[in-house]
Amino acid sequence: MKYKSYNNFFNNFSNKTRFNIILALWEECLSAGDIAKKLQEEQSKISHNLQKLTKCNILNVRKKGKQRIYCLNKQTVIPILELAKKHVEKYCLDGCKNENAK
Amino acid sequence: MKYKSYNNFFNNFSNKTRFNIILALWEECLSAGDIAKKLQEEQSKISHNLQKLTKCNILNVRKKGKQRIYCLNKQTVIPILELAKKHVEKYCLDGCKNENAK
DNA sequence: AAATTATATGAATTATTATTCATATGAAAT
DNA sequence: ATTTCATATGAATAATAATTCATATAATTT
Repeated sequence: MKYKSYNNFFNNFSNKTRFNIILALWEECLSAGDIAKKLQEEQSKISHNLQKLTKCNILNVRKKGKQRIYCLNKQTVIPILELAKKHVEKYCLDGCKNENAK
Repeated sequence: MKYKSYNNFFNNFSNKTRFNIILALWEECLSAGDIAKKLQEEQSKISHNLQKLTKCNILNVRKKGKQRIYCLNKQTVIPILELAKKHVEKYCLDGCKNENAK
């Protein structure tokens, strides 16, 4: 089992920015610029993060004039997030926070 | 949707050490020391990582004398890794690597 | 109760990852 | 062919996370 692929894969869900990009694309495909606008984030920040998501095929892209339209790979993403939701709602009501609570 | 719980949850799978701990517990529950031995890692490194996994209920613990026995929450972990496997095998034959390949 | 064993904890250090900023590219419009 | 607009890229910096090392705790044995 090559852990690295898995680590990279999961890494896309364990980051606030990328997680928000995923949510932003839940209902519709959007251009890079529109994602940045929707999330009120800086364009190059979004761009760098879009690269990672796309490298891993969490998103796919197509060109449209000078824009790039990003879509969610729902086939993968929806079931994964459903399982996570089930776990989180059952076990992580406290946020499963890792800042040691004492 | 509180992203933080999700981020913490997925973070346990996006890290080499924690991912290896999960695999080490696939077949059997093990004490902290045995995990460290099996992975040939330093005890406190394992201990810190066990905390995170346990906080998130990816693992659960019970005491046994002076040992602590850690078990995998298979109900959550197996289906998640199955989905990841399906994705990774389909899309990440190259490792979905994020070091920009050029 | 002292010594031993297993594990946890905290703070300091190191390593990894994310963001920013300046600039480059590439497609369209003038 | 120059300008404009959308996006990407790279290198520097900043932020976050992981590891280490020294020490603490807690159960067990002597």
